[in-house]
Amino acid sequence: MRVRFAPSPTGDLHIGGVRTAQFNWMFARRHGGKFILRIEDTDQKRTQEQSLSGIMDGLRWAGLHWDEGPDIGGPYGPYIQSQRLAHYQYWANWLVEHGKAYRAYETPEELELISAARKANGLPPGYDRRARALTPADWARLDAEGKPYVIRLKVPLEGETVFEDMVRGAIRVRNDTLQDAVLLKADGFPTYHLAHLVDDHLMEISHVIRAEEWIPSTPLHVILYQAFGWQPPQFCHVPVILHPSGGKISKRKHPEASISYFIKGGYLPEAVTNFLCNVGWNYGKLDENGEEIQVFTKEEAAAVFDITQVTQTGTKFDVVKLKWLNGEWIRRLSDEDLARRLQPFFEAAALEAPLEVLVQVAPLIKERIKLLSEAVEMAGFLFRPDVPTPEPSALIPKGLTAEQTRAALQLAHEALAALPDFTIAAQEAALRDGAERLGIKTGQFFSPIRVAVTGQSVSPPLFEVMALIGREKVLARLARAIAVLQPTP
RNA sequence: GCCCCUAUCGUCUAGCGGUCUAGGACGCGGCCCUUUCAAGGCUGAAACCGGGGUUCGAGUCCCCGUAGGGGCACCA
Repeated sequence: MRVRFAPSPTGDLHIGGVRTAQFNWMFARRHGGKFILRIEDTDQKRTQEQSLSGIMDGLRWAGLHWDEGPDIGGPYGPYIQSQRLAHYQYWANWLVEHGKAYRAYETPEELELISAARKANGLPPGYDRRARALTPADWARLDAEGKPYVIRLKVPLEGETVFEDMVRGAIRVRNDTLQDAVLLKADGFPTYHLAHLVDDHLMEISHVIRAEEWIPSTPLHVILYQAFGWQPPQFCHVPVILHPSGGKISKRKHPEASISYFIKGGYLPEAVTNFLCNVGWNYGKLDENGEEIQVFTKEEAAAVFDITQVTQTGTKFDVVKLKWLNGEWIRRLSDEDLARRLQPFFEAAALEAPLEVLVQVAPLIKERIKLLSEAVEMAGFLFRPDVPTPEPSALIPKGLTAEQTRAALQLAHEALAALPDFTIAAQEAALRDGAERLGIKTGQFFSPIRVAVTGQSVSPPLFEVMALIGREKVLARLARAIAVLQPTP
């Protein structure tokens, strides 16, 4: 079995594209087939130069590796459509010669007028197939005038076209609702309809797994296959991904439509692919409590992937659930692995965070962050030379006066300074004892210490943090906080 | 406007004629744990779009509404 993902290099990789690619990838894995990457750059106006590498980087980030593609080649290459123009031109002309397609000489402006006129007369908009009446003699004359032409498919005027979709069953449409679609444009480039179909045939694609938006043009493709006398592939149309507000998620309006949003945002590829498995499909394995397993790899999913079980409804993209899943995956990472993935985010924040320190920080923040990027906010102070001098209001906990807080900090300073070893256990023993002697709750005692030492009211566990910072800095910061709370005479 | 697809908790979904007083997850509420924040444990509220059929029996099949989505380019 051979499947392909065939994006257009018109910008960032779309999250819906990732899901489509992933379903293709899983299908290939499940059936021991090949997953092919093909680039559909037949629109000269929209093609962007760097988009190709961006798409490949995105797929690699997601771990969706292809067996044949533009960079690695393969037996059916080339895998970039702009390098395959001769094929499309040959087959377009073949259709004309066999009476399955025809030349049409209308300009885009003329087409617009035709469409508008039809609309005005209560007819469906589109082309009225007038060029079907042209003879080869007419073509010669118009060619002599230097008029450019397109090649259009001769769609049957009557009857209906039916195809079997593996996720939706039979889909049928009346042929008179179809257009004589353009196959070859005036610039000699093919349209999607021609190019993808010729390539799918030549590349021996067995299953076309693509987004739902292609359903309306699939009958056209079936007619094209019939015109060629080729065996059509199996069609599998997967639901589109919707924005929570409804409607297709688009790169233009929604930043989260691009995969780079997730890469930069601190999402793990494991979480993103895991999440994508459950939008439009369901892993469905149960754990020992009879609950569905939520956290699984795409390899595990591929082992049981069944394209016929793909959902038929458009699905909203719930970033909140993705975040939860991302947290789950972060917690499953080893300290070393997490440290390595965290480093670029500290770098991006202009903080020098050595790996050997990050390895120690990792277990402290692992269950406190949902995104890698949140680590900077949570633990960035560990890598800054100093923290801001706290405000008195931030220092004083609920239930204590300024004077009580000052006394508490004083006691903390003394207790910590007196410790023979600045270990976590020693700190904890001393400080718990301190709270008892002060007659206040540990929470009330630790709060001002936390603010003084970390500059934050929320932080990783206090003793671990203080051990990392070191006694000297901790005492200095405590002293400074005590000074802040000194009553003004 | 025309064509196509779809319809279970707020969201993602399980269900493929009886085992459904409809299951799970996220989110939300409560309780517990607790040095903050989390994480974790227990627990609660929350859905079969409406109407007709078919059938002994319908969330599950059919039809009609309605709603949502997609498509109608010399873009993919």
